[in-house]
Amino acid sequence: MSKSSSEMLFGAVSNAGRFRILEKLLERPMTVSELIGSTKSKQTLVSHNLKCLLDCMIVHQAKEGRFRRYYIDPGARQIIAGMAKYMQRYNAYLEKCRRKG
Amino acid sequence: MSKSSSEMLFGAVSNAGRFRILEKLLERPMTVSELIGSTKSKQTLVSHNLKCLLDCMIVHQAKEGRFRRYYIDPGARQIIAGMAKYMQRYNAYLEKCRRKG
DNA sequence: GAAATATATTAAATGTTTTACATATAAAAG
DNA sequence: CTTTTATATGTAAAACATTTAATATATTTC
Repeated sequence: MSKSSSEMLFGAVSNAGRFRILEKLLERPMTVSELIGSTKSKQTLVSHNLKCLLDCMIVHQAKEGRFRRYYIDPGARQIIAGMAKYMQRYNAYLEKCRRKG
Repeated sequence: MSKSSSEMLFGAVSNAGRFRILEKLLERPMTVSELIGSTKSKQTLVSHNLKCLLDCMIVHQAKEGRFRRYYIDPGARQIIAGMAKYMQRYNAYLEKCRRKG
């Protein structure tokens, strides 16, 4: 059976590389090269990850000469920003629990 | 390497069965039996899925005799509710795009 | 138009998740 | 104390995702 929308959306976001891309794109739209630099991953992997985010329409692209600039879907921006914000608290919470054991 | 917090959280939520469990638990705390009934999945699968949600601390459990009642972590509730709400719009959006082709 | 740059695509290798089945445990009822 | 009910756990096969290397395409520059 084909994937449900929650599987598509959260499946896309559940990969650390893609999540880092989204965090960057929350700041501003970026080209692939900029994302390669700022996430320190290989070109091919960034392209694959962007394809996945495009396919589930979390991001879109705009051609600019030989570059392609990616930006977050306006409708998705709020929830992605909410996730990114929650992750900071959650991360701190997990760390605290790990220290306790 | 061990998983980042975004991988834990969104990995947990990216499974359709677990997402359905969370939607149910947003309404009210429920026992495993209630969740089996309301999500129409097998006991063993519901237990495995609850274990996953417990491990990443999205839900907690309370013993009640031979039952166990599960509830959403108070700190996680808001973001989970936001996700569930966004999914409705997103789902409609995906459907529209699919109809267009 | 050849070389350089930016990005995408395909295919294969590797790694992870999901689900099911079998079985275990714990509380309650008989 | 045996049976029933509620839930959990170990394990393994199948399904799926991730990453890489190799190669392709498109745009710009020389």
